[in-house]
Amino acid sequence: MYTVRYTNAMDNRGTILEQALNLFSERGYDAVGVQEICDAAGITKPTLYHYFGSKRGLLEAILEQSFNTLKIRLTSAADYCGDLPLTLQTIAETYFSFASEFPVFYRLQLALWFAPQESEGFKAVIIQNRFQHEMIMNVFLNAVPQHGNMRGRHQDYALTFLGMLNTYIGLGLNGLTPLDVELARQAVRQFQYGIYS
Amino acid sequence: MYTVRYTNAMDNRGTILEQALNLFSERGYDAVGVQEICDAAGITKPTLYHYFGSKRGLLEAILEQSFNTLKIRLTSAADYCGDLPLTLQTIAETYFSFASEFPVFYRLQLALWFAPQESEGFKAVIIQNRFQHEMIMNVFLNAVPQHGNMRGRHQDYALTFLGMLNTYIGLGLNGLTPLDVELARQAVRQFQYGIYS
DNA sequence: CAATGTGTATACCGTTCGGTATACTAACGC
DNA sequence: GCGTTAGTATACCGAACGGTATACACATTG
Repeated sequence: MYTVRYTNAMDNRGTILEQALNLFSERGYDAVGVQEICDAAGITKPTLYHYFGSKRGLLEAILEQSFNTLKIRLTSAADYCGDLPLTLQTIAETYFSFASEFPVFYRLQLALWFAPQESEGFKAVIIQNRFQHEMIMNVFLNAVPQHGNMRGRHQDYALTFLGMLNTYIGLGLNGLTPLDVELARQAVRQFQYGIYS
Repeated sequence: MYTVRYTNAMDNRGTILEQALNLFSERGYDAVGVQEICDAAGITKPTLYHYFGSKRGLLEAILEQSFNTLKIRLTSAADYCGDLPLTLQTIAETYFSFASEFPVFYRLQLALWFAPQESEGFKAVIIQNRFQHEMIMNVFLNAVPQHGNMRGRHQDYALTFLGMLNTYIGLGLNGLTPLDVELARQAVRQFQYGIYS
């Protein structure tokens, strides 16, 4: 009796996170009610509010958890080693494998990223998303000495590079293309011609 | 009295469309209530339901109206003349100028396009969006005789081309870059290197 | 001048919204 | 054992949700 009870209790927080992520990703943050999440997780509202305080807090917990994984992987991938093509390739592969591994989360993240700027979802995701821009922007900034013609445009490059990766990931998540190393190579090659020409 | 009354009546439908577009674009379809739209338009709910039948019907009317403009412009822009670079350039310019002219609508359209596949918004926009893919896909299909190495990949090209345009438009709508002819030229150039290499 | 049909408002429907006050259960530290 | 604390459920809050039944105002048509 003791162990069963305890195990269930420990799982509740995780179960809520998991079910909420599924529902938000499938139908959207605003369209999913708190009660529905509770039903899916097999708990009641006070339990949810005990752990997350609010619906917004629950969304932020979901984002924080999954983005941490991405953050860790990106930090080592975006470590500029003096070879820009290699670094971009590594970053692209990191994104593709992450999106393949957590497709439900990545779908949610993409939806929130393009959501209206005044929406709850956008405001929650932009905080977690800033580090991606800064990280990629630094890659281009550090590459300026080798590629002088990029000076002053590192921000544009970071944004379009990330935008292109997300375009491919969007296609991949809809089953239109496999998010493999070969696709990463192709994407990076396409991007670089735009830069260097 | 007669004319005033009549003019107001004629305007109500348009006012509802206009205010709903603004609200949906700013805060998202699900986050905006029908009552709020009515308040903004200065009418009451029965009036709205008289014209559009449902909240979903209102959204579809908004999309239909604005997409028609895009459809007309794209039809002439995507008329393949045997010169692929030129056609792509024309399409890019058409998209950029349309997005510049109707930024509020384009923001909504982008948000709905990336919304969860089971959401009301996505289902409403995908109907209107299909023609864009087909139109651009046909451009690549018609260009196959001149560019044999593209055979069998026209669908991928259409999707990534449109994805790239939307990436740039997203940046433009946030004021990070002007959506002018020069940017269109740069985007098309970057895209083609990926194709031809 | 009646009949009609369009457009609009008042008032309301049942349901669900996000969120909470209260109390009970059970494991933990003393 | 005994208080404390975390976790959970019952039951409920006021507000807002999408949508509608009814009635009325009015220009149009016979």
